[in-house]
Amino acid sequence: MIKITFPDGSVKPFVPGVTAYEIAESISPRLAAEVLAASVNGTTVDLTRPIFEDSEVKLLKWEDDEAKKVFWHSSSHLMAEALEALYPGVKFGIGPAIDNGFYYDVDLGGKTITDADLPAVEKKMLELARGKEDFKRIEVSKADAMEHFKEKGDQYKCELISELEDGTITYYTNGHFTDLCRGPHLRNTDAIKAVKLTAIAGAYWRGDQNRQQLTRIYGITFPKKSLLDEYLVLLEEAKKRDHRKLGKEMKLFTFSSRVGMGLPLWLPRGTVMRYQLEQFLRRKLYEQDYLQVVTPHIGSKQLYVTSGHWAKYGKDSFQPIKTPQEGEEYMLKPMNCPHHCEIYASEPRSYRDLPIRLAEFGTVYRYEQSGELHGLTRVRSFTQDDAHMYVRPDQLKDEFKKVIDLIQYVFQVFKFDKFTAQISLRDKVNRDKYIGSEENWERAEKAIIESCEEKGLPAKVEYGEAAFYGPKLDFMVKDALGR
RNA sequence: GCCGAUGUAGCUCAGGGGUAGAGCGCAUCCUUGGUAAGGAUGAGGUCAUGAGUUCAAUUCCCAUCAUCGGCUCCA
Repeated sequence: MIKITFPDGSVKPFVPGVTAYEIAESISPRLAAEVLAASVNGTTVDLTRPIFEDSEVKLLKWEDDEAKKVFWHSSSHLMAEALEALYPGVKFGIGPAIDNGFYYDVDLGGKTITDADLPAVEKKMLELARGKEDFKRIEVSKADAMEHFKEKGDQYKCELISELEDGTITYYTNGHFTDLCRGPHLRNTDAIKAVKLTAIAGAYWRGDQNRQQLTRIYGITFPKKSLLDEYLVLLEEAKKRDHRKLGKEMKLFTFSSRVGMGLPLWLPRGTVMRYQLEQFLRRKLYEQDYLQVVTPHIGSKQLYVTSGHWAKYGKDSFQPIKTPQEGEEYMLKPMNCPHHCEIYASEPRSYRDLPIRLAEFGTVYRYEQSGELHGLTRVRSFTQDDAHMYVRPDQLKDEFKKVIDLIQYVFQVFKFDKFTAQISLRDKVNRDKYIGSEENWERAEKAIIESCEEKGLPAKVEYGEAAFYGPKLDFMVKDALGR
């Protein structure tokens, strides 16, 4: 017998090879009906995976996030099965679970699918779900897997297989659909009771814009119809708080195609609000010994060549402005940094004067790609509540921690309580895209990591997310629509 | 920039080859002592822009512009 330990600490004996589903059945039929997946020694697994050793087992139900992930991942396989039935010859990229549902990237071979086609897919999914198809896990050799998908003509799966280790490759089959997949999955499609396919979008294969663009179909599913209805109501409620809708209704800001896309026009009421915000922040900055400065909206191109921004972003910026003077070029200011550095450099400074904190509500102009503009959250002209601090190495960490305090203060005032922090460091391998000395990078990265630790700020480390000139601590908040 | 969709009254939207409609809002008047009241009348639209097909285009085709959902990008 093996010992199974449950989350409440209780221990029960089971025969070796018992499955989590059988464990659930032994507790109660109702639990067996509700359980979706299991966590065995901290790893989420299929309910049907046999357990051979003493283990800690948690039976996962809809309420558990891990179970939702399994549920939605299985739903993406169900959608794939439906798509294969409705669109023979369709090829598949990847189809993961996401925070709210799932998607699958598909290649319909020149055919297009539109919103109008989605109800038919939903219907097919429900029909297949009602067919009570078991999800079956099959271990397969790399050669066999490659053979299978080559025959199917699915170059996407072949590419994925080529990068996998032989001996670790598994298929999951539901009904007539077999997919390369690590799992885990639901026991049976039967658990999926409500389906809503929410959107169609283009998505580059492997996130690379130089590669094939696939059709991404988004959806969400639930174990009960009522949960879907609740979710749809929630979506409607969120739409009411969309800042674009509020901005229009409250007459805060507008856009005009005659002015240009992504260039917000602040209306009188919005301007009052904006000035209130600025006043609030200016007071706080004054308290914290920041010195306010004002710099022009344009700067000589040479300034950005010196800063390195021209080499990195020049091609994708508003292009230099010419003057009547031959060879003279100015840029619309894309960032305030070089201007503030020039202010710092305008007189000799002593280490005794540090830290010096320069702050500005600096309006900048960036040529964002047309397709990525979005309300006020992504625009071509925006005002940064910006600051640059000039500090001694021994002051670095303290200063950094003060900035964290300031940001947290502002978040707290505005009730941004669901933010996440991310420590953005250099790419581990490719160091060519960064400027500056190794020692300075090390020192800066260390200061950020330690600051977060000492502040007790939970922050996820992401490599390759640093700016070209330095590491960052990024704070991210979600809008009403969860973006 | 890429994939897909959309663009009709101030707002939300319906319609459809023969130069347009609803609800809300707005204006005027009437009714009504109570916070989203009722009634009558009315104003308001080169149906995004430009070319094309047609006897005729707001409707069909194409292009452009803008917006929306994603992707990519994000100093």
